[in-house]
Amino acid sequence: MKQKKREITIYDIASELNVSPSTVSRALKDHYSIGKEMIEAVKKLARERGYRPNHIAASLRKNKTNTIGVMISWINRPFVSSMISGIEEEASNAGCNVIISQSHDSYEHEIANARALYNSRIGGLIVSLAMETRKYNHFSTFLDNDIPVVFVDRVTDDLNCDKVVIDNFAAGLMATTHLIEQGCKRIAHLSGAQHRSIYKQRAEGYMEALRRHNIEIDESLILSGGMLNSEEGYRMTEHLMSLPNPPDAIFSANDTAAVSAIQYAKHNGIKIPQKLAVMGFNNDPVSLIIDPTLSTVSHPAVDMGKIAARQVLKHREHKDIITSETITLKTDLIIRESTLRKKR
Amino acid sequence: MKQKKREITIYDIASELNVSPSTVSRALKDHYSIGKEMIEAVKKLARERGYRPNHIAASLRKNKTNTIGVMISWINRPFVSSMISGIEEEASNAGCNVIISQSHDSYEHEIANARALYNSRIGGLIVSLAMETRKYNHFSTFLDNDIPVVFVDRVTDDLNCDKVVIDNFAAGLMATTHLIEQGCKRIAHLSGAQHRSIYKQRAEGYMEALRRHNIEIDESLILSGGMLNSEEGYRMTEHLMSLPNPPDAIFSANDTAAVSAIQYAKHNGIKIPQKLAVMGFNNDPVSLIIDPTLSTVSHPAVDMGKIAARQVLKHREHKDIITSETITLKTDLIIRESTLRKKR
DNA sequence: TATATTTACGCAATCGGTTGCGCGACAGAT
DNA sequence: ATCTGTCGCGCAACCGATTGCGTAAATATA
Repeated sequence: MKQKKREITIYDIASELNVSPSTVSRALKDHYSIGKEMIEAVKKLARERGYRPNHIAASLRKNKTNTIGVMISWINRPFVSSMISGIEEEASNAGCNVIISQSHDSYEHEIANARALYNSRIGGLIVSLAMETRKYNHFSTFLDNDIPVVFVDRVTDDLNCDKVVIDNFAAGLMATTHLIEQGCKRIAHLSGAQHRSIYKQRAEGYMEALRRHNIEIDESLILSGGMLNSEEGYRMTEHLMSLPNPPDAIFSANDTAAVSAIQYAKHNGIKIPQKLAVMGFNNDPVSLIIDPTLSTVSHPAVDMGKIAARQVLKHREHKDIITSETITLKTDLIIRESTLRKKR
Repeated sequence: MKQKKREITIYDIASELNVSPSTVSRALKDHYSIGKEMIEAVKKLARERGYRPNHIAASLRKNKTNTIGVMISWINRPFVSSMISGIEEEASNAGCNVIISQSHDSYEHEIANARALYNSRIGGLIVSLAMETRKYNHFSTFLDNDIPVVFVDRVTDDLNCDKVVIDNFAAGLMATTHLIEQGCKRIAHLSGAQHRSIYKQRAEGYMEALRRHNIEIDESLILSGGMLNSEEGYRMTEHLMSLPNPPDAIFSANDTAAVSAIQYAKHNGIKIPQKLAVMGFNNDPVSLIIDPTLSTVSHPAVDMGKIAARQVLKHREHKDIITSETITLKTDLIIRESTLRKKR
């Protein structure tokens, strides 16, 4: 039952209506210089004949596709996949495609991916930076060619682009303050690469909370620089708890490491939260599954994705806009068993 | 520092070498009718000038892109995002893009997405069916137009396409047999929509295991038909444990529901695995986090994605191949605390 | 009525590769 | 010396939509 019916084009419509292809092209996008009834006639016939616009042809002519590129570290991380889910939903509603590319947190990969995406003539780019990345020249190609770039979550100030973020400083402050209010005196902090601003800011929020409560900042309790994965989380916790004067709380910059901290504690008979309170970040699904349930900071992943997509689409509409805005979303402190020492 | 240098094209190369564009085009892809030294000269100059092939132009001419579409239920599910990770990696190595589209397990969405992807002129399609889907006409458009379609995991036999699967029957048999060997006598089964073959086959494997051990199949212990999400898992477990003669084991067709089963048990003081053994499916990250750790069947998600991508790419190479193969990957039974009643 | 505007549409070039067909040149066969 | 074949490459027509510029007709203005 193969029926390779040739696709119908604006030329077919044009000749059937005895007008020129240009008129059809314009009519289909409600161009101001086309008459009302002509527009109707064209659209009607297009509908009847089952016309499907050929985006490729348009892309070639305009030298720009209606595809949005998304560069992330790993797609199979709860925060990332949720964010992409939001991007996809929003882009899909606007008739745009989404193409994914993983940096695996490697700077080299990120550069290679940027080149590949540029070669694919994407019409916009959403980026959450690789952990390693410190230089950002690989994005200037896009900016120089008026391809909107929007950073999400793992952003940089070195580029003049839109950003969609949360207030990491405030979140770190809030989380740490909560630990202090629960009576913790020696609070450790697990963080990521400090050139990645989200981690630096969370760490600064953490320090600010200590300062406000006149708690001395002990550098030996701040472990940072790695990938903050489960192995590292476990080892860092092991190290901390082997200290002569171990901490009574750990604030981890992500849930993955926080979960490892809890597991280390359980393996070693350390009571949570009495002996060690643990606070995470991201509100990953595991935070609700682990026992004790993990207190954490909720990260509006899906919304961040949606908003980032909207920003890209907005720039595509009005190419004249040069202003680059930073949109900051709200986070929530989610208090669960792993930090709840006092009765409320 | 805006430097919108015009992209260099095969025409630029052609005129610089005083040959025709067709020669350049052919030389760049090692066409047999082009001389050895011409090919070298063209490639050399292309490299020097920084030539980047314009895929859009090629796509327009060939009416087919080098983009692979991926239709899945939800991207933010561990199995799915891992699979996509595999697809992306493999496609990226072959210079192909990957575009994602989520059905949210809805039949309507799946149809709409299929249309959208077709309109995007994708060069190949990888599908993991929505839970709801029972009819498959929306894929015939691709097949009729020689666009390779490969199904992964949630497949159908109604279409003559490549499939990448695991042996769900064997896995169900293996998992249930393990429960029986652990001394379980009344084993319940949580399953999904029975028109989705993966669930049906797991259920059949479950039943076969019972038969082989002369255990009567009790229909009231087989709950199926839903989405198998956490709420359902919790409710189903509640229902089962309220039965006059409750089960002493639950084999869930996914980890999500299995985790809910464990949580219900914990909330209600039901000892795991002594009073209730729980077996999951997928080896999601949570299975290792929950306490007790969840026994499960590992699903080679990343590999399934990679292989599916390779199949699509293979069909793109040799369009003459019509054979449709089914590739079955290995699963492993992962025994953890939630089912380990006997000392080994 | 003549001129200025506006309205509504057509012309034709363009985006960058791809590919069927053809043709000249040169080598080997007869 | 003629014929046949192969090799290496060019011609030109696509693929389908976009868009700057031009223009005829309709309407408004002087």
